[in-house]
Amino acid sequence: MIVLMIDLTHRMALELDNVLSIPKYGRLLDPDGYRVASTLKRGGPTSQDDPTTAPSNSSPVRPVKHKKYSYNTDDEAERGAKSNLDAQDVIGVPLGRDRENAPATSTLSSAEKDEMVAEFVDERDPLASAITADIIELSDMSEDEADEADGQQIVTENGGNGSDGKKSRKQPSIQGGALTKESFYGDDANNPNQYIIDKLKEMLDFYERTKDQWRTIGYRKAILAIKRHSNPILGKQDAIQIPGVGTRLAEKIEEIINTGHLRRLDNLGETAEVIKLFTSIYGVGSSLAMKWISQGLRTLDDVEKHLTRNQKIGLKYFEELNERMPREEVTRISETVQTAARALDPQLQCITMGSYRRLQMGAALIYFTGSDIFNRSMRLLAFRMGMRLNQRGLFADVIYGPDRVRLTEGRLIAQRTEQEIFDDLGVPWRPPHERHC
DNA sequence: AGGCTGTACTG
DNA sequence: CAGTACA
DNA sequence: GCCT
Repeated sequence: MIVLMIDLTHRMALELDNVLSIPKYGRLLDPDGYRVASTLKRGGPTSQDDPTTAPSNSSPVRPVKHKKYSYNTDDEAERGAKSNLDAQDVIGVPLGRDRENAPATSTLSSAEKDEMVAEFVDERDPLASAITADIIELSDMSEDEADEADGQQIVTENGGNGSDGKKSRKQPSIQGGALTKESFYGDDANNPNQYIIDKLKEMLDFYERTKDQWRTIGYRKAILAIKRHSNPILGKQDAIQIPGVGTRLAEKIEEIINTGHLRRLDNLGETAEVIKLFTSIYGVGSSLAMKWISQGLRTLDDVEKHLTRNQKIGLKYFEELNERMPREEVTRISETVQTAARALDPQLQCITMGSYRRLQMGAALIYFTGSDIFNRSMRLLAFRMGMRLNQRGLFADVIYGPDRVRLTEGRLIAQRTEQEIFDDLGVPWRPPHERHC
């Protein structure tokens, strides 16, 4: 069975604007598809499209806003690690397995493909049309299984969250506690330490913005631990008892208890805002952001001339790339892609996130379902067990050298289903909605 | 003192 | 090779 | 940031 997996994200706008589908992503969009690229570069939004190519009943194309170069003052509660996940309603994963051996997928010439691709990309907002695809072969899955998987019920996003209150205190079985059931729940409103959590969250937010990954981890773990802690924290001594809370945080917690405030937060202000601003340009990370700040740059206008090509694109679509893609829009586009893809090869199984998620391809499924924290926990666990987990599978008997250098690929032991991967890691399977952190 | 995920692309 | 991104 |  051949599967076309469609990856459709805002992020991909960069790759398209960049003329080609990057090697990692598939070959449906041939690198020679320059028409696509030139359309993007020249035209921006294609609202003035030739009406004959535009789908008759398509929803209005979102206008590409003009860059405003202003601070984006997010609601604190709205931002954070989860936003990306939710925003990308339809995604596919480029699986590299057997890429070289994958059979030809179409009898069409690449020129014909180009034309089709250009056509369906052309008729849409370039951002929304950001599409990549990859073709893989699922040699170990029969068509029956695929059909069955496809018909499987979908796990609803909001199902199962209502019973937080009477969660069973199952004993944590995973080291570090990152994967315990308790990690995923918090009483929020009813937590006696909520005001402490709020302050620490502000700190976390700062470190996330400044991309201080280690402090981010530290704070995140501590906050999770405090959330799970159901008794009021009365002082430093209480705090430091909690695993994940060390002396530094305990002192901060005491300050919060005593004064209701954390002075440290007052000093953080502007730098964090600027770093957040800079790093919200796709392609700009903490390193560059801090460098710019040390050079006295403060606004997007300041940095404009320092950008690489990709970063310029990131800036050009600054607003769009930091915006959620409406689900409706995703649906619309993925339908268009599938139509085009089926025209290339009627045999092709086209999978976007919705049905893709229901496929029994455990490793990729885990990867794309996330959360990122959950993935990291799982991978770390695998590492500690002498294994390796990635989006392609779970590998055993991996030999690591000094400095964690991996010396061998290992032996593929689980790939097809989430269940077998969880089993091999000794982690109880949990539904996607319990994999946030 | 040094780890805290694994992989791939960019420049 | 460091930086960035993705889950 | 915390943990080993």
